[in-house]
Amino acid sequence: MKRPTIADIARRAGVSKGAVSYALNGQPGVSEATRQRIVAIAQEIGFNPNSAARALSGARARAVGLTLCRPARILSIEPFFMGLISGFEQELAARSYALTLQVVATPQNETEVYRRWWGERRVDGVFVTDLRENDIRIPVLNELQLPAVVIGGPGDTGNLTQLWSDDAGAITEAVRYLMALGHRRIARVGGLPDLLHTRVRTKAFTEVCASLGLNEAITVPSDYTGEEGGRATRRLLIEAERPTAIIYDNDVMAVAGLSVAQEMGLSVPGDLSIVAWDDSPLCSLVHPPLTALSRDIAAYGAHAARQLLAAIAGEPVKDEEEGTAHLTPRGSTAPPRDS
Amino acid sequence: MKRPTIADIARRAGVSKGAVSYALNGQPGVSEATRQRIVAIAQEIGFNPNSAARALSGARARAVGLTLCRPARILSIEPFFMGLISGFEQELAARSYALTLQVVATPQNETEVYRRWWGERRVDGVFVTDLRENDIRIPVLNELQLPAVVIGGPGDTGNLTQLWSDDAGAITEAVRYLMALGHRRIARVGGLPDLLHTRVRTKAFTEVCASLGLNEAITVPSDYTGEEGGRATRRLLIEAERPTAIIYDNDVMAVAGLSVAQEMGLSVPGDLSIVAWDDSPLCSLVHPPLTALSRDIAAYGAHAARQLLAAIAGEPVKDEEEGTAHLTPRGSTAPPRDS
DNA sequence: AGAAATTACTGAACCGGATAAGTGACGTGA
DNA sequence: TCACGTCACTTATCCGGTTCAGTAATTTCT
Repeated sequence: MKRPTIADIARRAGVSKGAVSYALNGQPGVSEATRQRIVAIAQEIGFNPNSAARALSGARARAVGLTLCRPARILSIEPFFMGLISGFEQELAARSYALTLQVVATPQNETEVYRRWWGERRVDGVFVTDLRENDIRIPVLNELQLPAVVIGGPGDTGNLTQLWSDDAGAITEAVRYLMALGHRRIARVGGLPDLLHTRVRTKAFTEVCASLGLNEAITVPSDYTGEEGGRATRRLLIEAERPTAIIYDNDVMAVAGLSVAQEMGLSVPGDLSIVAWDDSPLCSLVHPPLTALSRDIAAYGAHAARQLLAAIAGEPVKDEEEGTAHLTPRGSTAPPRDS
Repeated sequence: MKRPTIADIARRAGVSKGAVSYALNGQPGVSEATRQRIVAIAQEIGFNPNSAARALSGARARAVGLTLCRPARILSIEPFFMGLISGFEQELAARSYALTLQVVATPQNETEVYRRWWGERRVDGVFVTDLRENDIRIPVLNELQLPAVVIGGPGDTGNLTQLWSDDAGAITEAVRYLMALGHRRIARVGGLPDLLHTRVRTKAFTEVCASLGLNEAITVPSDYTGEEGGRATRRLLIEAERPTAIIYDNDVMAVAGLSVAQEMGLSVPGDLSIVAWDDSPLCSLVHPPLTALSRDIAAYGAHAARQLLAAIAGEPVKDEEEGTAHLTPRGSTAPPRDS
């Protein structure tokens, strides 16, 4: 089947290609009557502008890119990314921007993908997640002058727009809540230690615990997987002075931690309170349902998409902080039994 | 920063644009010496062909599309799609095809996206998931002659290539296993009843139970969400003659079912055995870990991607069946206590 | 040795839009 | 009434590749 082009419309309307282009793009240069006639014909024959032709002349691909740098094993179960993608789509679909996805193995590969996308003019901008210290992707994006929104800072990103959430505020709320319940030995199972937002959380956790007079505030590093989260939990629970509450950096590790506690014969929340970071349906799924630091990840993604589209349009875009996650108490937190 | 084009290479190599194109695409028409010189220059200046220009002349966009028609709530937690996407990428990345993603609300919207993509020449082909009876997407794709691989049949898809997994074989194995353990009242919590593969499973479940002499083989329809899965479980467990084993159509509902059983004071697997369909890390995460019908979803996706790329290349592609899922026994299945 | 075939290119057209520059008709002000 | 400006278009060029037709030089065949 032949795709209709503006030449087809031009022929049927008895005008030139140029007139059709002006009419469909809302440019001046055609009368209102002609414009309506052309638009009607375009509608009728189901015209969609060829994105390649448009990209070639107009220099806009009308697509943005996202690289995912996590093993398939984690991606499949980690609800965060799909939530983020859903949020992106809300904004992108409305302006008929496409989202191009690429799963890669290493940050080094990510830079190669950025270079290729840029050379191919395949995307107008990219989302960058999992910001690290001295992230090698940042200088590449700055060099290419590829518009980008960096999610997961704040950090040093040169000209690139940033969006982050107030992780320090969230963890402070969680620790205060656990203290109010009577907990004194609070531990944390952290995400990948390289990631900047993990560092922010670790620093904030240590500081708030110190300021509240909690002697030990142990963070066990982990990698967001269930296996590692479970192992970290086991290590914490076999200590002589085991914690009475654990905060996990994501929901998957929290669920794994719950399972380890049950396996060791500890009751949750009686012997151990659990707080999960990010409140996916997973948290309400298990028994007991998990107290969680909730934030609207889709809204977070939508916010990032608005920033990226603005950056692509050449508008000035400020770095922003998304609101603080709030604590959603459920059955996994209670006063410690011995208090 | 200026992107290098073939004209730049041509100038530096002292040849014409055409020669560069032949050289870089492995076409005959240039000597081996010239080809190597041109390739070296392209490497040196970091040349990537502009995908828009290529698509415009060559009529290949070097991108394929996937539409996801599930609410964000489900997408975020359902590991199936991310597994599938990871599998797609293995094949696509190797041939530097891009994957374009679009989240939509209804199958009707999906057809609109297909039409737009086709008109825009944005993708060379699409993956279709969640095949339904009299699926409205099929005639549209056939009309547009857009290459496609349909995942989740088998069904009536005209010229479109299909890939499905042997769900009947898998469920037969699960039922036989539960019977061998001594279970006689086996129920099933199904996925969305509209989907063709759900029907295949329901039919096979009913038939195998009948052939093995199990009086009742109830399937409670559900929608893949944890909430609905939990509700369906509760409904089954308050019956006077409650089942001693339940098979769930996905892992999320199985986890929710486990949680409902625990909440009702039933022990798993003592009072209730649970089998999950699709073995994501979720299944090993909970306590007890869930017996599951395992299949390699990434391999399934990779297989589909190979089929789609072949279809795009114009090669004849046969409908195929991916191997049968196999049972991975874990802690959630055991002989029923009263037998 | 001369005709034919092959090799290694060049030049130009083409894909389908966007857009700058050009054109004729019409209205307007001095 | 004539120069000028504006409107509503048309024409032509460009974007960066692919590809076909053409050509000169070299090789092959009889």
